Amino acid sequence: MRILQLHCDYIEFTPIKKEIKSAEDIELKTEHLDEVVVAFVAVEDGDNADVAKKAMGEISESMKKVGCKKLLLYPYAHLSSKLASPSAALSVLKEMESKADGLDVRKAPFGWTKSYKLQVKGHPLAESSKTISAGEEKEPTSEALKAESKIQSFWHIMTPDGKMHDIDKFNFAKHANLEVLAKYEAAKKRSVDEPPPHVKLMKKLAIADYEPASDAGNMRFFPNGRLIKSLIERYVTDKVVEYGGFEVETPIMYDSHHPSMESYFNRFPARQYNVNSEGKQLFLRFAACFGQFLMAKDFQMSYKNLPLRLYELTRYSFRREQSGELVGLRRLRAFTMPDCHAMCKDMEQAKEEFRKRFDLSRQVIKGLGLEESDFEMAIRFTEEFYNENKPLIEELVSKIGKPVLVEMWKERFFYFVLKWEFNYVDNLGKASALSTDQIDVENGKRYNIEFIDETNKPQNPIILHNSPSGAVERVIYALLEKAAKDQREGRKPGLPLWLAPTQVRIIPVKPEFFDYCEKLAEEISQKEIRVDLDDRNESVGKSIRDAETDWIRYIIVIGEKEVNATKISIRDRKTGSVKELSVDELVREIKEETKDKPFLKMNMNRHVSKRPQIMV
RNA sequence: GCCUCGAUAGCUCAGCCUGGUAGAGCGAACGCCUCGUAAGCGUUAGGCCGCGGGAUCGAAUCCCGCUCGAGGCUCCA
Repeated sequence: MRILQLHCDYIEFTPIKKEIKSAEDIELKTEHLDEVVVAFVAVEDGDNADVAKKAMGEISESMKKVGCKKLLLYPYAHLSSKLASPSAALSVLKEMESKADGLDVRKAPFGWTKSYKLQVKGHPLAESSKTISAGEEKEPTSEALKAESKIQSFWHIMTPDGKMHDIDKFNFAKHANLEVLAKYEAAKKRSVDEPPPHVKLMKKLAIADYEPASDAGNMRFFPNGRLIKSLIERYVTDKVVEYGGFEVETPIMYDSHHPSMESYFNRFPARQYNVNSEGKQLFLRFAACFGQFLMAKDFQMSYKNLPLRLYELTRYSFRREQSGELVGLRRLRAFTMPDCHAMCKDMEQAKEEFRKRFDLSRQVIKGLGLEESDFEMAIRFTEEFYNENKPLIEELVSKIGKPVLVEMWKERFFYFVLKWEFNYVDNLGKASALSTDQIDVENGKRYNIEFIDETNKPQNPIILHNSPSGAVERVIYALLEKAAKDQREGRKPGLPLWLAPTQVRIIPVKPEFFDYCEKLAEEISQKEIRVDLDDRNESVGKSIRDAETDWIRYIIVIGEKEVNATKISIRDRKTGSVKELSVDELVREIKEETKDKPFLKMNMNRHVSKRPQIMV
């Protein structure tokens, strides 16, 4: 459908003669309308009642802006070259007439040659044209997203002693990052104006890169990146299982019109990817919540089974963030999210569980190589929850041992009453959430998850939503930003040893030592250490330089001396010096530093000469 | 949609203002060197200078249009 819309001082039109047989029967008289919006409408092939409704929606919206309530629908074939049949066009026009809620609407006769004159107003909104077609509906935007900007929040700082401070009066002198977080959050400023340093590093280290053939925010991971991701995924999963989580797997797409989905959708501020298939409108999951809730609904549960912890590592969750927000690995449209829910029988149990998960998250973040000085905590709650549960909140803040950003809501808007998260503050002063946990008092009921309590009555559980690490990609982002900061401040940048794609590199002085090196590499590799061999015909200096720029922690140079002795020369990147150790001593040192961490085999050819260069 | 910036070798970029045979470094192939803790040496290959048009004897370079990318703004004629 094509519409030319004019805001007029007046219009006057007179039917002259029938243009087509099916023209409407009308009285032949001149009509005059003042202060009117005239919509010249061409109904096109394929237009239907939906299009009519959408068109009226847009017309009435723009009429509101110009403050006019009188509308004339004027059939006007000349706007299009693919017109609908006259009968179809007439019914669509009548449909439009009937959908004009709150407007004084008229329709000029259909199928007649008419003479007309009109006078168009001279303001900027007086003229506009619209093209409306079936199928391309306005994107569904969740109610939560629309309302998020309207929520009234009260911001404070809570110190470890449990005292609340006014954010304007708090002395941030010793808490620069917290200040950044506080300003960042309270101002809701999230645009990025220069690429953050980790973008260069993720390319240089052949971890990840943009994939132009995909959608923005969907990255590709090279062998190094895939290895690092796998290790982090393994580590977080092991920790959650240790804590008592059961790993499950759920679908990545869901029916938008499933009743539980529709209402949850409106409680979560996110934009979706939509997929149409055989008439179903599906969306790609933005979290693992629904999958686990729908699963738990089908469990028969007693209070004795609670807390029940379900865990999934979603590869991927999808959020269609605004394109301007996407940068490197910080904010993506497709990301890997460890997501653990605990169903609890009552608030007492929920609080107890919440404490456990707080400790779990702190342990996981530390294990991943981030110190408590690397992140700032924010805690958010409703006023009511705070008044009833001060000791819990104060306990969490005191465990962190430094001031924490507080957001308090007068009333509950989201599905949770309490939420905390650890935020990494990067080199450009941008804050991003890593670990988080929430107490959800709404979705047990929404998803009809039930357990039978001590008195044999069905109840809905309270649900905790925890990601002990945050998105895996974001963990890599934080590690790289931390490394960039080290570099900027004159320290050697590096990754934790257990995440290094190569942990040990062997460099022969001359090709005649290749055999010895091969044996040595095999021996070290047998001990579950990622070792490779620079068998290129390059100078020793060049090989060492390359190993250094690849952030390889241990470099072994093999020459005459080593072949004939038990100790080998090992360059430790951390200290920059060379030391003499036996192979066993080296192995022990590496094992000590990587203990309690998962191991995966090298994800590249052991021989450096056999590897492709990843030039990005 | 609008604004700004960009697009030249696998990568990073120079050349463009002031038109005249396409440049460097890194990387790659080949060869020499056989090397002791951050870049050894040489040779060679590799380009529709994003796409289309215009003015010019002649365009990577000037003009117009388009496409794609990054960032910003915006729902506006």
